[in-house]
Amino acid sequence: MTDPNFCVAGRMRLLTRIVTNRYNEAFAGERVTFAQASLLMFLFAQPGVRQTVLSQQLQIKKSAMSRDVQLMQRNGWLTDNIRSGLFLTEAGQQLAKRCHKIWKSLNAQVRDELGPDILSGLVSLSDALLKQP
Amino acid sequence: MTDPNFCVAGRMRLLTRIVTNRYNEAFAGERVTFAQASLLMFLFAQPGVRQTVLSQQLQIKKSAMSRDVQLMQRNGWLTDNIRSGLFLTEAGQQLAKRCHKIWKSLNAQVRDELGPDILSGLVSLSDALLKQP
DNA sequence: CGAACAAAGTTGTATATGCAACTTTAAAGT
DNA sequence: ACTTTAAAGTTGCATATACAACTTTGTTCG
Repeated sequence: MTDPNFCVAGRMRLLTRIVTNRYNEAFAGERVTFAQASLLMFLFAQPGVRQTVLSQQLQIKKSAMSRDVQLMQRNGWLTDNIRSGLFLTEAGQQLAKRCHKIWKSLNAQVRDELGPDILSGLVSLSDALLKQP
Repeated sequence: MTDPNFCVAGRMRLLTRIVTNRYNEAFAGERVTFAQASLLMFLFAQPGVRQTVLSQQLQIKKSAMSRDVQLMQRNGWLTDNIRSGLFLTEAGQQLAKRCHKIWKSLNAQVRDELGPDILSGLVSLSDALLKQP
């Protein structure tokens, strides 16, 4: 049994800060955060998707998603009609592709560092947490 | 081998949002967020600790910590001299105790729901990520 | 059609965080 | 003691979230 003093939320938040910072560094060259790169890649894969659907996929509240989307639009990565489905501009698509390259490489490296056991532990954790609601 | 498309950062961030929301709900009755409750409990356990030390423990940048601390002071939970060690006021201590009760119960419940296997997976993940720097 | 309701999106306000640049405080060295 | 320098803390600016309340859009029923 692990230490009953181990705080699930605190530890997850701490680890996520570490990982997010590392991914952010990787995308700094493209001047995007990981959150933005992630959205770009999701949109590239699902052109025309609605904010609500993305919100559910990422478990982000619709109000937060609305603002993320507006920021992306200000940055010129989304076409005008954001209320009827999200579409990347040409610039957005090109950036999404470059981000995907960066992601692919970094994510593989991180996966390699963690190793299959820890990775499958993370997958189990996902299942456990996503199952409940 | 798990799906190579599995994004470590994305998944951790998603899970952390879920868990943070759940802990936040639990503390809503005391009108504090989990982050605040967590700091209160850390300070209760280490009176006089410096911001830098807390920053390192929690892997939060000193600028962010500075602001969290200022907020706690505005809320009346910290004594005046925050530049030479952090001390909870009487109100802060009482609140910290109430938060600890809430935390203890919720954390135990969450640990129970996750089960020992997933929990030990989370501990392994911690070790792997905290080792690297 | 037109009103009523539901779903989607936005906005106001607040917290939690990061980076960079700055200021204050403390320590060291002569 | 005085200066120089390093560590600690703060501030300006930006992003990522959340909750609640509001607005817009779209659907359904009378």
